[in-house]
Amino acid sequence: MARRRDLADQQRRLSAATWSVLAERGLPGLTLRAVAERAGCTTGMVLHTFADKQALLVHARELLHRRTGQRADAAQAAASSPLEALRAVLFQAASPTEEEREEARVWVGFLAAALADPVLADLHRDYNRRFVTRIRGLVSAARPELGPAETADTATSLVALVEGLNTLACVDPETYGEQAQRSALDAALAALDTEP
Amino acid sequence: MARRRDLADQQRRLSAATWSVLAERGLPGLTLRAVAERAGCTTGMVLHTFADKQALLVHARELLHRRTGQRADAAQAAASSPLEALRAVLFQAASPTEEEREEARVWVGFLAAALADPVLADLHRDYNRRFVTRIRGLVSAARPELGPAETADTATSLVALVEGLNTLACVDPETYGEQAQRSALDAALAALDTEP
DNA sequence: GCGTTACCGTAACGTACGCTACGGTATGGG
DNA sequence: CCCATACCGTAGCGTACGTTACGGTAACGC
Repeated sequence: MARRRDLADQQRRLSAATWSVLAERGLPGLTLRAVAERAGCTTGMVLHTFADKQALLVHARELLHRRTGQRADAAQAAASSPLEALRAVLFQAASPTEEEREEARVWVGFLAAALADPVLADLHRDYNRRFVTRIRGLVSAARPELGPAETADTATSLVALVEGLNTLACVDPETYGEQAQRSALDAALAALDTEP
Repeated sequence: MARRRDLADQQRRLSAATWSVLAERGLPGLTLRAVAERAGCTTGMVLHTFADKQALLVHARELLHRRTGQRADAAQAAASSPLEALRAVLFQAASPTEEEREEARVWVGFLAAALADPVLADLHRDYNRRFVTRIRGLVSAARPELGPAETADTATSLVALVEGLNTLACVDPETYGEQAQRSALDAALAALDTEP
């Protein structure tokens, strides 16, 4: 035998470097060389940790999902009522501030990549459906009197609104800033009260 | 003197070829060689018509804007009332069917490219604001009793919802199909009636 | 009809990419 | 203490990209 490496730690460091590059240079700027430079190693080490570039992409996509999931968990846990939990999770997902907008840009990058890469498309679809499921649960908790169909429709609508805000804020944060996002979300949630 | 070319026609043909490639292979597959092959010429001719690749991209972006604008015009003109015009323009922009989804994928590609290219970012922002302005006018026509601030907020919210539906339908048309889009849009427009 | 000139196809250059083969090196077990 | 082996840096291969230089070619003015 010889020296054993901490493979999980390397994967973590490399996917963090991947994400850093992705946020800074966008998906076209994401090269093995750029990742290696950011991680302080060589492309040889990168390709010894991940089989190929796609494996690196998949791992980075999972990392993004974990980050957004953790942020959503935190927002949900800090809320004082089901409705506030729904509002907090949705608002945070719309990327109102610059910090979250970096994540949003990475998300957009992976979205565009998914259009040409079936593996990334499957992941993206899967993660998005989990988010819809989460929102459906929160809608159900906030408005238990709604029927299942109405709950599901409300959840997909709210997710669409939030992802739209997310997307538009990436390229026009002036028009879709924090205030615009909040008022859009408040209006949608107010309709939840009055509609039925 | 020597032979004169029809530069405008060449630009039209080339940007159509560009768009065709863009829809089929995505933005990473958009190369000068692919465009030339699709247009039935060589890369030399492409770069004699457009100064460089970015000029080609800008022209293709303008073409996409014209197409979506024309489709919106048609939907608006065919409607029988202001509210129906608003509904029709929004619904068509959400890319409910496969034909429109091709345009939506190109749109997503340009969105992602805008994150790394300031020129494309300016164009994207500008075109998007024109769409918001159009929707604001339609909201105002459908609900003239609303104040300017409420009209503006409603328009940005509706645009965000539609772009979210658009984006999500690209990667998960099963969840965000025609029915889901219609019910999401109808709910948002119904809130327009009951809210004030 | 002929020369001039605009036009565009050909070919190649420089660069950067993903990926791989190979050799040095450090670290574990005996 | 030393050898075997897992690890990874080095260097380079093949490819594809954007871009450019150059020469052939076809059309217009005279």
